Parts: sequence; structure tokens; C-alpha cells
Amino acid sequence: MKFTTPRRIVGSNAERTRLHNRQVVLGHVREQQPVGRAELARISGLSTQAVSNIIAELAEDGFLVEAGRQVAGRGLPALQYRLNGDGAAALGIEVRPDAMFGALVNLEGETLFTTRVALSDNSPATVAHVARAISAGAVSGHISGQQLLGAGVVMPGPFGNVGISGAGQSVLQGWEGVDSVALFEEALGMAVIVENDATAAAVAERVRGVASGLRTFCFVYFGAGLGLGVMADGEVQRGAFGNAGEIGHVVMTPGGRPCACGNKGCLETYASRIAARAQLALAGIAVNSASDIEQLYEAGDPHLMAWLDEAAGPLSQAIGMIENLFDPETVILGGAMPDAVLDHLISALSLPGGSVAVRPGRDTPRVLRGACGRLTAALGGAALVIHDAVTPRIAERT
Amino acid sequence: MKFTTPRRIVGSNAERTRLHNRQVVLGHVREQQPVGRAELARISGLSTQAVSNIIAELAEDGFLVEAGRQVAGRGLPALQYRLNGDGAAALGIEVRPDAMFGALVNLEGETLFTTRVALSDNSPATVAHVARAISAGAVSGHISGQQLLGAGVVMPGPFGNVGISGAGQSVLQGWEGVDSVALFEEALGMAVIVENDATAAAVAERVRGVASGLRTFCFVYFGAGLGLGVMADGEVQRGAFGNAGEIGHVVMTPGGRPCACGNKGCLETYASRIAARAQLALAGIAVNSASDIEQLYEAGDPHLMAWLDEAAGPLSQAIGMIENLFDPETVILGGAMPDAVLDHLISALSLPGGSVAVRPGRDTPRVLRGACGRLTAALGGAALVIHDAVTPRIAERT
DNA sequence: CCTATTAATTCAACTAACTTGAATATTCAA
DNA sequence: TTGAATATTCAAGTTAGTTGAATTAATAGG
Repeated sequence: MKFTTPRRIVGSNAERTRLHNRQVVLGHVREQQPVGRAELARISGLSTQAVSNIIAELAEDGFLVEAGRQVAGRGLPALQYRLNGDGAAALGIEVRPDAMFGALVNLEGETLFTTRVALSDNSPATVAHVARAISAGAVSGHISGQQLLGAGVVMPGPFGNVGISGAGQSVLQGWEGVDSVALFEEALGMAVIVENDATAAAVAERVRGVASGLRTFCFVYFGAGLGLGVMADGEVQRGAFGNAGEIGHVVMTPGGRPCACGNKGCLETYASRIAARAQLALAGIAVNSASDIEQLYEAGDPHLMAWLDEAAGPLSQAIGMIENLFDPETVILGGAMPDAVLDHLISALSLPGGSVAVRPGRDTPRVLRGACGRLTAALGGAALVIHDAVTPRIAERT
Repeated sequence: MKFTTPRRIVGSNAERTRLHNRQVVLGHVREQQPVGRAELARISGLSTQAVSNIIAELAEDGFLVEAGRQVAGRGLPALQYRLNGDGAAALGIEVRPDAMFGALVNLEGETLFTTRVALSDNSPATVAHVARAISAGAVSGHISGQQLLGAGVVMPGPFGNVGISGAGQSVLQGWEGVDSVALFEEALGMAVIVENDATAAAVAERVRGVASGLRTFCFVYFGAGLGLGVMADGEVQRGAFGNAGEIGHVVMTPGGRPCACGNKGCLETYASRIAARAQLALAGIAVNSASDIEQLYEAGDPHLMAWLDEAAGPLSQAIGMIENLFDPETVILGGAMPDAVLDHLISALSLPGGSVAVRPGRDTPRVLRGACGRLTAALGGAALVIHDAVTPRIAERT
């Protein structure tokens, strides 16, 4: 499946400079809106004139709209600008083994539309076909004048033929050697970004969630297994082969529970839906979806509670590990788990004291629950596209 | 001590574009040398003319020298260029609790000079004073016409008042609240980069070591404790507060050996010089330096061998963790440990099979020993400066 | 051996996009 | 009411890139 393409560092010229500056301005508007030219010039280090030209262009393209004059002390009141939600949108598509989800998100990160389609099989051909249908439905019914920036497709990792691909339920079959970006670009007829679920979820939280203002944070994603999305200084971390963040198969307890990957004591065997299902199955309770878990939780099922208590230990240890390795501003928990369960889990954590995250004057808690809910990955797909549109990056991929 | 300054994304203009392009060209020359203008134009995506102008400038500034014509088939043979080792140099200074090391490295990564100065105390004033002396010695005796690009100062982390600052021997006292960059810039009168030892070591291996061609790798650094340097897609990873890579205090064995940081089962309590010293002390053997360890190893000391065998387990687990979280091209082991001991440790590893690093057709081993030896951190300080000089980065820090 | 082809480099003209300084508009303070 | 402060626009100037033609030097083929 997908491997990250090596980056070739390329030079810049006037044209690329303009592209960069457009994204810089757009990104600052996103963070500061509503905001005027002079302020943007100060933030971006560009001249007022340059900002002015760029704003004219962005407004022309429908990305920005005027937002009145701001009277602030002496002087000509600044003419403010903000993102134009109706100006552009992005499509997010999440592929799971048994179903696909679609989401349409506008430039401001507002969700315009979501959908779910069950999959009979998850072969590339079927998935591409369903993707096209989701796209068509979204575009015909919920786009009105906005330009579609592209699509973000979210697939469960790991990608490629690696040591933990045998891990079972969460993996797609028949995708070996498929160039998924090309497949979806062909099927959808637009620019496509392919990313794993945890990373997409992280970006979703940054575009419109609890990570709004954060540049460096980690997202622990409950899918079938467990993934980690890492945002470092505003850049998504992918690793050399697109498989960074495979936290589910990190050994937390040497010699612990056997895992499908062959290791013993993997985090995923304690803290994941797979683990919960296994635990509950021993008590004769079948769990197939997040809703099942939600119902059990609301009913106060003792087996689920026991699982939660047990999961909190390895999860706390894992969060300590994340803090010491990535030094993030915060760690976010989210994904296909009911909010109440995540909240319970968070309150049950006992985070290690020996961590670089223990410091005076923290302004975010060490752990937060994600705000994007269970559709977070599909939203994240769209968010990836939005994020890309507002994140300047001169070194190109080739 | 140092905290990373938040990055403000700034716009570009013709001048900044030129700076970027200079670094792009310099970086490609470094990788491909010797190489001609036309080839550089193809790689960099710039026009031949632009490359030509930039090369003229770089040659004028002494960074590049002609390297003859390369006859390759038809056409005018390309006039090749390569880095001019004598054109520029960088100073590396490593601060340890009891001593400081200096290294002078030229643009090609060749070591021109190294030195060691014992410290009576490690207060900021003393350290700054010794740094100045090291700098003066290096400049007066070993610089001949080269320009000095700056200094890289390497200090043991973690920085700031965090949960594991009480961890003991490896930490500098009296540095709370000190702006170390300003301190050293004032003392040395040149641009200064401050970084932790593991990161510096990683950069050293990239500039002139086993990580030459790699863009994404991790370096496990044996200092007093244990650190992790992370290079992701050519960018050094620092974390939100400059403390990323604090691997020594990641819990590998829940409920295991108590650590000075308060946790139990930290990696550092098994695989580090601290751990070795503690283990050998039980047998009545005092170990104070890497040389002591080297002698014991050469003598085949059974206590040391026992320690090595014991350390290999947690270290293997840690490397599996690194692989699954960062998905690097390879993991490098190095630092203040004799090469023979590192080699022994590497051969004693039993790496987990459940890892994204297990894949067919690997072209690097999963684990390598660093090539820069025990001075790796000081060299790394200088390498950081060199690396910075050849790495384009338009978004500036402020 | 000569000539056509190929490829690298330079020359000269052109262009995009930024900066600068002056001009204009609008508000607040005295 | 007037002057200072601030935002924006206007117009000219600058930097550094691109483009296409000219030059140089090598090989391939007749």
C-alpha cells in the first residue's frame, strides 16, 4: 500500500514565494480572525502592501470575506477579514474493514454532511467505487458554489508488508502493492491525501477541536486497535515509511498478554476495543460496535468497568512514554469510543510523575478528550486537506 | 534553562528566497558532490541560470570550490563543484557536569581539533568562561582563513523545571531560568545553537557518520543516562518544550527497579552507564568513566557481562518501541560507551518481531552503531551548525 | 577527418512579487 | 478644530528568478 514518497528539497522562485505567502496569510487569518491587513503584515513579516495584494487575491478566489471595520483607538479603523466558510470545502473519506464514512467540511472546519456506507467487501475496486458514490452524493447535495479543494482518505495502518500486518481484524486485504493515492485520485477526480486514522484524527482536533491553538501534541486513537497521531511543530509526523505512531504494538508489559503480532504485552492487548471485546467475550458478552460499549457503560456493566480499570494502568504508562518521547503540549484521547467511556478512562489514569510533562504552570491538562466524536477520522480526512491548504511548505514532495 | 521558542510562520520575499535557494544548492552539493550546475538545476527545480548565480556567490564566499570538468558522453563537460572544507568551520562545545569538550569541524564534517577541560564547578559563569577559552584556543590554533559559522552547545537535558529534573548526577545545577543561548552568544560572540546531547549526536551521524544518506532515524545516546535523538524527514525533533527524546525515564517494566525520578522500571535503570555503575558497585567495582568500562570489557569482567546481558532485554524492547512510534530507517546506538561494548550490546539484542521495522527488502540493518565515537556530542554541536547552514527552512523562529 | 548533434554554460532581456516612501482616509485627543 | 496616530493605497524601485538565444566543447557517424 502507500509508502511515503521521499522529499526532494527544491528551490523557490517568485511564483512559489507567492504560494507560500498566500498560505502564510491564510493560516494567520485562520488563527486570528477577524484580522486586518496591517496586523497580518506585522505577524507575517511581510509588507502591508504585499499582504494587501495577497488578500485581494484570496478574496477574489473566495477564501476570505470582509468582516467590517474594527475601531480600536486612533487611526483609520482596520478593515477586517475572516475565512469564508462558503468559499471552499474538502471531502473526507474513512475506510474501515466493514464500512466507509464520508464527511464534507468547509474551510472553517464546519461539518456540512456525513454519511456511512456498509461494505460487502473491502477490495480496492469496491472501495474506490463506494468512494466515488460518497463523493458524488456529497457534491451534488451539499456543495453550493464552494470549490472542492480535494479529498483526504483515511485508512487503517500500518501500510506495507511489515511485521505486524498479520495482526488481524483491522487490516484491509488485497491492498498489497496498490498505489492508493493514484487509485483514489483516479476514482474521485481530485487531489487526494491518504493518511492513517490516528493522524487524521489529530489534524481534525487541530482544525476544529481541542487542539485548536496547539502546534505540538499527540492523539491516542481508539480504532479497532490503537494508533498514535503526532503533530510536531505544526507538521504531521509520518515516519520513513508512513507507519509512525503504531503504538498499539509497543510492549508495555514484557512477557504479558500474547498479541496477534507475535509480541507479548502489547498496549493493544490491554487498552483497545479489541481488548475490551476479548475481555467481555470471556463473560459471554458480545460487543461489535462503539454503541454496544456505550450501552454497557450506561448500564454500569461490571465486566466493562473491570476492563476499564485494568486498561488504565498500561494506558497511563503509555501516556508517560508519549510525553517523554515527544514532549507534547498535551495528549488527546479519542476515536471510536463513547465519550463517556473516554472520560471514565481519563479519570481512572494515574499518570507517572517521572515525566517531562510534569512542570509548574502548565496551561493545558496532560490529557484531554477529543472533541470531534466518533466520526473524527472521516472529519480528519477533510481536515487534512484544509490543513494542507493553510500550511506553507516550500520543500515539495515528488 | 532553554525552552524552545514558538515558531512564527513568516512570509518570504526575494531576499529570503535567495537564502533558501543558497541552502538548497549547498545541501545538494553536499549530497551529490562533485556536481555541476545543470545537474543541480535538475535536482533543485531551479533554472540553470539561477543555480549559476548562486554557485558564483557560494564560491565567492568560499563555501564551494571547482572540482574539474566531468566528461560524460556528448556535450560540453560539466564544470563540477564540491564543498570547500577550508571555507568554513563550526565550533562544538559539550557541557557535562564535570567537564567540557570542544570540537572544531569544517564544512565537510572533518574534525580539525578537539579538547577537554575539567570543570571545578558547573555554574553558568564558569561554563561560559571555559567556553570562551575553548573557543579562543580553537580559533587561534586551528582556523586558517575559514569563517566560523557559529557554535553548537550541547547540554544534558531535560531543560526546565520538569518532573525528572531531580534525577541526579546528570543535571546541571544553578541553571534554572538562565537563557543559555544568550549566555553563550554573549560569551562567544557568535551565533549559538543549544541542543541536548542525543540530538547533537544524531546530527553528527548525519553530517559525517552512519546516517549520511538518511532523512529519518533515531539515535539512542548513552550519556550518564540515556537520551533519544530524533531526526524526522531531515528535521530535528525537539518537542514543545525542548524535551523530546527523554527515553531514559520511559517505563519499560511496570513495577521494576526504582528510579531517581520516582518511576519504577525506567529504561535508564537497566540500560545506561548509571545502571552499569550501580550493578558493578554491588560487586565492589568502581566505575567512573567510559575507559573504566572499556578495561573491564577487555578483561571480560563477568559482572559487566552480566549487566550487558540484562540490559539487552529492556533495550530491545525500547528499540521496538522506537520503531513502532517513529518508523525510522534505522536506530543508531552510540555515545559515551566503548565501541566494543556497544557492538556487544547490539549483538545481544533480541528485537521484537511485532514491529513496523520488520519488512522485506530492508536496506539498512534495524540497529547500527554510531561512527562518531565518544566525542559524538561535541562533534554534534558543530554538526548542528553545519546542518543548519545547509538546511533550508523558510519559517523562521522569533 | 569533418560535420552534425548533444549538452553545459553564459548572455541579455523579461517578469513576478516584494519593499519603500509618499499620499490619502479616518479616528481620537487636546 | 487641529494635530497625532493608524490603516490603506498608489507609484516607483529592487531583487532574484525565468526564458530563449548564443557560445563552447565534447561525441557519433559518415
